[in-house]
Amino acid sequence: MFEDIEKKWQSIWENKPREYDLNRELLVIDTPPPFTSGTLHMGHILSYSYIDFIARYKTLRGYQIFYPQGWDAQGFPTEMKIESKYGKNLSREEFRAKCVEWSHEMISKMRDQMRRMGYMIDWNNQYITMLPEYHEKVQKSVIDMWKLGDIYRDNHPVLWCPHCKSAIAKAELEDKEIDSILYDIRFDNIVISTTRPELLHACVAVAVHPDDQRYKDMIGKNVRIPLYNREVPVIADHDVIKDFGTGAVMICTYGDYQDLVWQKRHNLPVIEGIDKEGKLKNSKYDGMSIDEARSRIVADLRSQGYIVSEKSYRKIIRIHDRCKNPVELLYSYEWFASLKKHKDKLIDIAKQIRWTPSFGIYHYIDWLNNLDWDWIISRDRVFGTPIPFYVCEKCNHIEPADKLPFYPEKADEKICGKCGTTMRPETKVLDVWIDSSITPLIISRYYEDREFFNRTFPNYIRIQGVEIVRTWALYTIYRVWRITGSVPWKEILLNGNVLAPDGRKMSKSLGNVISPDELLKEYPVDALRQWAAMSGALAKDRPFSYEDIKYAKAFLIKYWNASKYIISKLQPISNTPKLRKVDRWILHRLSEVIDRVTDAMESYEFRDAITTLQQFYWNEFCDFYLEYTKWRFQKNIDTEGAVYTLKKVQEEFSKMFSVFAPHLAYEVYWMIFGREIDSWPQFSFNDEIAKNDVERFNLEVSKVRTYKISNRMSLKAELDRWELSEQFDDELKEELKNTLNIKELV
RNA sequence: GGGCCCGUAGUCGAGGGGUUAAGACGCCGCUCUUACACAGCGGAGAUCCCAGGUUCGAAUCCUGGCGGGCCCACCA
Repeated sequence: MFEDIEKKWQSIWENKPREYDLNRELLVIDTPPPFTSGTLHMGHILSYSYIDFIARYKTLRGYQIFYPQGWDAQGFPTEMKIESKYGKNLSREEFRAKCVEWSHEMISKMRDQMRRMGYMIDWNNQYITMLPEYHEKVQKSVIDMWKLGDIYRDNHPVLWCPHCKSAIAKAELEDKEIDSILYDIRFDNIVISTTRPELLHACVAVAVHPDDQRYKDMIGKNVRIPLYNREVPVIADHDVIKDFGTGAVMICTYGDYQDLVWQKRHNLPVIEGIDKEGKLKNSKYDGMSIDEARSRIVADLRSQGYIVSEKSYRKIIRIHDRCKNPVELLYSYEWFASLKKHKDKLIDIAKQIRWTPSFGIYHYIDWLNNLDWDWIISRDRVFGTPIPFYVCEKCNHIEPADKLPFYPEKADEKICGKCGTTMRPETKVLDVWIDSSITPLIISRYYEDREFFNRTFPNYIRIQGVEIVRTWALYTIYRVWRITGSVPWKEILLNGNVLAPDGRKMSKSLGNVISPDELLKEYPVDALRQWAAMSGALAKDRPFSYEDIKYAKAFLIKYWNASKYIISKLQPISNTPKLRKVDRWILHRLSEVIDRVTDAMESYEFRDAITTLQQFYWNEFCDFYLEYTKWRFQKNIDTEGAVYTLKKVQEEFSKMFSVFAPHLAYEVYWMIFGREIDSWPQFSFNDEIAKNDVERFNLEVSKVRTYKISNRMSLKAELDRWELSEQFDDELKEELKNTLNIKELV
């Protein structure tokens, strides 16, 4: 039953023509373009459902919504897939073509999943980051920023896997605990501790803690590196752990991430100690592998008496998640975007945006305040947007590409305007966050249609996960602000993550992954959507709850059955039906519920909205009101008021419920009213007296029910006499007698 | 170590300075009552993490613990 209804309405929604009236306000939703993995996970369902709730709510409120969908296609995981499928021997162009082909397949799978969720996405307005038209806009945006002085090239360490001979991202790191040896090595009159003696030749300083009495007098002096007889300064830094080893550390470029921090902080020189093959360079041991060099240098130090002590030591190192080999930090030329110098301004800009929940902005501010250096925007990959510049190898001059989209393998020749040398087209590609950090400009057509842009920018809202505030939100605010001088959107809404029912992260290795496709075998789409609404506060993680989705499904069945009852009682009525007190009570409550749900929707409190709706409908409307109408139809007394009220509640409730459960709500509404839902409730009804009296009365009804149950009577069994615990008017007394089959009230 | 979030019945969770602290799941009874047994009705079950403080009054606000989560950093 559910499946037929779902398919019917999805096809109706999809085939609806989308036309936009640019003379009216157009609310633009900047939705996350998912990475094209081929499958949506529960986090996607949560986020996209939130987006759809907003889109449907605003549409019913009479707004025009512009709700496109994008796809974040480029990236390392796709490259790995293609590499494992076709090997490493494809040309750049062939390789990229395979990636594109594969991504298109994944997109079509994911699009089907989204359609199945009933999302009212405008499928005529999609963007895909891997397409040439998208590349062109990204490249334009980067050149725009270069013209503003925000793009530059500089030497910078990158994470490098010597085994795979590739730069890798932080996200590809894994930790591994290994047995290592902590060596204490004498440098003149100071003894340093290190696990990486092979990097001795790349030592640029020795650091101690500023409060460490042992070394107080050494700070500012020079010490001599054993074997190399080169002098380096002793410096003070708070990050040095006094209690670790000897409390003195050699800073090498680069043994680990901390070295990098120190090198930057103290402006130390850089000595490249290891090459891209994982072999030593600039040393007495050049050409040796790291492990070989380590044992040789230790032997040499030992024989010359420089090693003071050796202790075995468990150490955590970074390894590449694919090949499990240790990762090194290597120095290389990279491209940067100037983020740091705009820090204060970026904080000001972010404060102009309404953040929901409000604490979300702290993730942003905190990250900006802790930035160590600018945003590295270059990657040594193939499946990415090429960096649209030429580089002069001779004088380091940079010039932007003239023809876009720019691809280095097809690039025209260019002569350096400074020194006349032939320039090299850059072969690195851009960080994928560069692609996705201009989505507001893409969907508002900044580079193609300024009129459309002016009408749709800033966008109404961005919805995204809280865990990528420091990347996606920050980079978007930064880039869009630099290019347009404005905030990208008026609001940003943050959702949390979906954990496994056991409260842990969902992961394949833990075997606790719940997939939307599996759930949809057992639960209707509208139940899954309700789950999303029920699943808790914004920007907080919450375990997936089978209780919630079970309840959601039961609620749909309840709604369906109540609708059947209502439909069976429909009959033509006059314009002025006589309303009994119970009618006025439920209409008053309906009016209150509309107010509360409206408020909840305005503040994106979806949980409050859906639970208010569910509790009102089930616990008040079905459990009490519906029962009060039955005797009236049987005895044909005041049926018009009952029909009017049943229809009214069903009408307004269905409108609100359709935001969360559109398929069933539209079907029910259609069955009763013969048309589609097209507005948010306007209904208002006030009768405090009826409300107070009937709520009191409902308690009396419960008492009678309790009495019957505890006396093992059926609820419809006749009761000769019932002693009222309070006074009620004649109309309510009649209600009680008839609803619970009581002969006499005293 | 830094930032943020959170600690409410067996479980999940609303709420949030003032009558009996929602609701769901689970549990225990009773009922196939013509919308619904994927139901109805009823019941049991909470020192609202701990300790101070503010207050006439705190589960709710403040401070400090303890515990959990997320993100970030991390011992050379």
